[in-house]
Amino acid sequence: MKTDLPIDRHEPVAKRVRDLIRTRINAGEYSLNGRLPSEAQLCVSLGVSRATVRTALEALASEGLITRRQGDGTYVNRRAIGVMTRFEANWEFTSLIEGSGRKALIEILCEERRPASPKEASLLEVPKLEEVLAIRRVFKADGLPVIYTSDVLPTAMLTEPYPPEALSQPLLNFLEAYCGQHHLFNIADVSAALADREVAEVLDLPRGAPILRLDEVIYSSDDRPLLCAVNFYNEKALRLRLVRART
Amino acid sequence: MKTDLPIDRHEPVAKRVRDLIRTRINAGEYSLNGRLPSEAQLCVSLGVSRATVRTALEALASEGLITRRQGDGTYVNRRAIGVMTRFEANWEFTSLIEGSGRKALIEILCEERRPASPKEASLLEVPKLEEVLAIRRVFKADGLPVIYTSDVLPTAMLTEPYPPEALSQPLLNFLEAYCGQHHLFNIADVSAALADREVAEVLDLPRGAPILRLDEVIYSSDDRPLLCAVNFYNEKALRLRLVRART
DNA sequence: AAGTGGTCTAGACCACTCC
DNA sequence: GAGTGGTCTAGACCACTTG
Repeated sequence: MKTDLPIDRHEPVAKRVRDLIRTRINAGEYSLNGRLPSEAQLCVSLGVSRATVRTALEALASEGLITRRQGDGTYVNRRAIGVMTRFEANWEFTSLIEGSGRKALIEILCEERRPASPKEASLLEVPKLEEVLAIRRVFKADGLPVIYTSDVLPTAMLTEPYPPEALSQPLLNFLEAYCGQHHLFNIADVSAALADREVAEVLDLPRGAPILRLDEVIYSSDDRPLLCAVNFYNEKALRLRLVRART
Repeated sequence: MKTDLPIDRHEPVAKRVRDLIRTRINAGEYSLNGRLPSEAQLCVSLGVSRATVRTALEALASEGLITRRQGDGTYVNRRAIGVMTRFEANWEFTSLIEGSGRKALIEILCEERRPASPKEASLLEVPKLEEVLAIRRVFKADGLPVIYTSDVLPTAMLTEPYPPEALSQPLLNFLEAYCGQHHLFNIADVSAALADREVAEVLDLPRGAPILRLDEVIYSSDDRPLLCAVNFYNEKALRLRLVRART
């Protein structure tokens, strides 16, 4: 009945409760009957209010990791353990890959400065022919190529020079570190495409194979486009599995 | 400064507040500068507590419809109006279609009882060759075929006879009405495929065209599989556009 | 300094499921 | 009836942005 809550790191209590419960679930702590302690019990054992406990449980339920039944109790959703991938929660391909239990590696294929194409200028809301930084990369999982990405951002957004290895990290980190920009939301179009020569070669697929394509634009907190990207998933190597919990 | 809240229909106050604000946003009520009243102002004008207002605003923020900035205010995300489609919130193809401003129609292609295939039996967790009801349908938007669906559920789950027109509605309604089952969550695999003869014909596509494929299993609140389905999207006619809000 | 959203508490009542 | 999760309130303090 002691608190078990990690020491204060200026992190909201509800998040620490959420992470603690998630850790316990993944450790199989409730695997006997899949039932979690009641909210009241968690309040007492963790020393927090019920609202805080509920905030944590709501987050886990919206991830699909637990299900709650009024009048009954809260249960682990065993089908969502491990294989779970929630689109809304996955901004980083590296975490997507490592969530499937493999080692993620980013390889840079090409990095160039050039004028924006008409479509890119329109998506980024910059003047035609504005100079952009274009980066093509491939994400590997345990050495296997799984995602091909092509990212474009205006060079005017760069606030300071960056070292070459800066591009070997997720670009959201790059945006914060070298552009001073915080992302807030993005809009993504999901579609099916056929692998062209370059994509097929990089992802080690037959040319013309069907492939998942994701076109996305990332926006800052003050609603300006930061970056546009086209991504191709090699679904043979990386399943895009989503859990939808009823709202 | 009067309440404006719709009359009580046994619906949670927070949901009514959420819907009211959503209606106001869509009506362009805050389109001058895109700024919503502060939480405190909403509390007073709607006559509810701040926690209730925040529950409503949190839901809208997770839809991507509004953005909130600490120390500043709450703003409409104009990029998410109208075109928005949130995967987690879209269980019904009909609402997906009508959300794009078109008229949805369901057409039944085939309805049969037959033994389950090995894969179906495994997904539905029933004995091999168990009898299932298989339904193939096409969803049309303003008359254009946009989604091809193939649904399979064990006939043992049917609790009462159903009229033929029952299949012309979303199957989640069917599950409630004729199987007495409530769905709780589903797991979906997104992939790219090539249109085979039947799919191409039904969706009016060239054979071999790339097409989005969604394999899903729907589970009940007590964690049993209710239904498995394979769906094909004609993305030329129905864009799958998603908004991701940072959590 | 004032106002905003972010977090947390304590307490209440309700609807529902189980025994 | 006892216990569970679902909802709502009132109040407090904090971090942050803006003037």
